[in-house]
Amino acid sequence: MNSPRRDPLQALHPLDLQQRVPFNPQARVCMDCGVRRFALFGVLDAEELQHIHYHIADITLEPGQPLYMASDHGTAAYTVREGVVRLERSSERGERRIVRLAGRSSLVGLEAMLGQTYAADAVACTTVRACRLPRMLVDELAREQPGLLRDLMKRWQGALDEADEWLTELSAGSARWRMLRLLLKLTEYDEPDGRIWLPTRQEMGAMLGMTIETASRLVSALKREGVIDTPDVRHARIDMPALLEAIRLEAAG
Amino acid sequence: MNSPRRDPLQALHPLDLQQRVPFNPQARVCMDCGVRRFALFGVLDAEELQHIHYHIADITLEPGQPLYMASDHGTAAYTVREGVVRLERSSERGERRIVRLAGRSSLVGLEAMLGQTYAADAVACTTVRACRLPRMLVDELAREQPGLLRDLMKRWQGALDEADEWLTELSAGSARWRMLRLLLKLTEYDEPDGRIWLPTRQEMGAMLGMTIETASRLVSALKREGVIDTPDVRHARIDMPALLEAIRLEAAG
DNA sequence: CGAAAACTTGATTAGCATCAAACCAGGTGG
DNA sequence: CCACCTGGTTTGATGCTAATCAAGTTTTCG
Repeated sequence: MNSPRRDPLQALHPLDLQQRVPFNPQARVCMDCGVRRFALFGVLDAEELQHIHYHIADITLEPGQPLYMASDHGTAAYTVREGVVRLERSSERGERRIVRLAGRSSLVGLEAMLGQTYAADAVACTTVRACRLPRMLVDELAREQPGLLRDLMKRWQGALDEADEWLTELSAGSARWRMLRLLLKLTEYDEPDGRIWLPTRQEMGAMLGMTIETASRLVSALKREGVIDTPDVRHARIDMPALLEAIRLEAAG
Repeated sequence: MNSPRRDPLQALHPLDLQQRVPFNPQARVCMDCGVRRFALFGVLDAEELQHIHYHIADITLEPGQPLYMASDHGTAAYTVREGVVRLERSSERGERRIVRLAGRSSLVGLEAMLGQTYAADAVACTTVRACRLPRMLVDELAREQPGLLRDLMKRWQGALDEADEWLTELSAGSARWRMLRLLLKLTEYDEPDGRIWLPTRQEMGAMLGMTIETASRLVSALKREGVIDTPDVRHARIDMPALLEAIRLEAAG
């Protein structure tokens, strides 16, 4: 069900050699995409990708720029190819709360596939590269390849699991516990060199339901304890055994 | 797309009169179900209901009895027909946290449709009546009637919205704010006579991330203030204007 | 370089947890 | 029928955690 073997060193693109289908520039771009295997179109093979008749915009965002806003009438979902996106809502108290993060190969804005408005604001935390998948495109591909629907449902369930985890591990317990769990979660979005993105104190506060002062104190303490090290202000290196031990202690204490 | 007109006073059942299809006892039960219109099979018409070849068990649970456990290998989803079910997980600290409630016409255990284990324990809070929908049945009906898949996806999105709301309104802010928001949420599960189910202090604590003592103090205070009245220990009557006013004040203060 | 933004640190306070004890309703069995 | 027990609830006294208020310090950027 997955893509045919590929050889990046080959001079001619395998699509042209192995398949007698008209050349489709969008399909080639998707075939070459580093996250395709883990992204929504991972279930589609080269032939099926040829059927893409819509433009898939490649979007780049700088930190703080929105991918979409909750009020928008959604017409597309987005696959995150690089960087971290935060999904945030404002509570009726007027506070902003980050309810989830999305990293490499995550699909956000699924609700647009149902013709609904977005359920949250999606804002870039780091430099973000994303693909815009118009609803019409997904509908069309889903008709031809029902496996895509199953994948979509799995992603919904994945988002739900994520939300439940935030409720149980990131929204309850002592401030220190929540911070430790956040650092553990951030390792899921680590970069090739092993460093992780370190959110602003504001963002940490919005994720963990604490003030920026408390977040700052906790980060400082963990630096002193050697659990994390911050080569630069927006990145950290984690001493994983120390982090796990700290979590274990916090759960016991 | 929806069900044909029905007249409950008619002596002969409309299925027999209007449709030349073999009689199917399960289909008749479903046609007569009070929540069908709002439940998963609301998108199916009488004819399509005839295609049900699986037994849909009718389940009754007393408070505290589990519908399923998180470790179970899920083979069915459940439509709640009456009562309130809580979805709860235990955190790695060993605490139990209620992450969502499901009432009349909610569908729980959707993840079983993907062949996964359940993501949480589902436990009856009140006397609960539910229908067990085997995965095979849903798969089969979805093949014949793709509209069902869309409905399923809407329910996933609905659960996600619910989870996000719990994160923003029920897991952050002062203890009083969270309690007031919980009471507001509980009005969604109100009974015909306008009373609402009042959870145990334990349950309130597990939903709002507070101790049973704090929950008890808050409930007592709200009774003194006249925001709620408790005709019996497991039910409350809410003075809605007073509740909304209290919420407004708490958001401002 | 200077201003703004983000972060850190300290002192004080408010809110909630904890510990402890009484209270109450509903069953059970003598 | 009442004494008794049990599990849930309420209330009080005390202490700790994290919010708040208030300066500083560092970083960023025009």
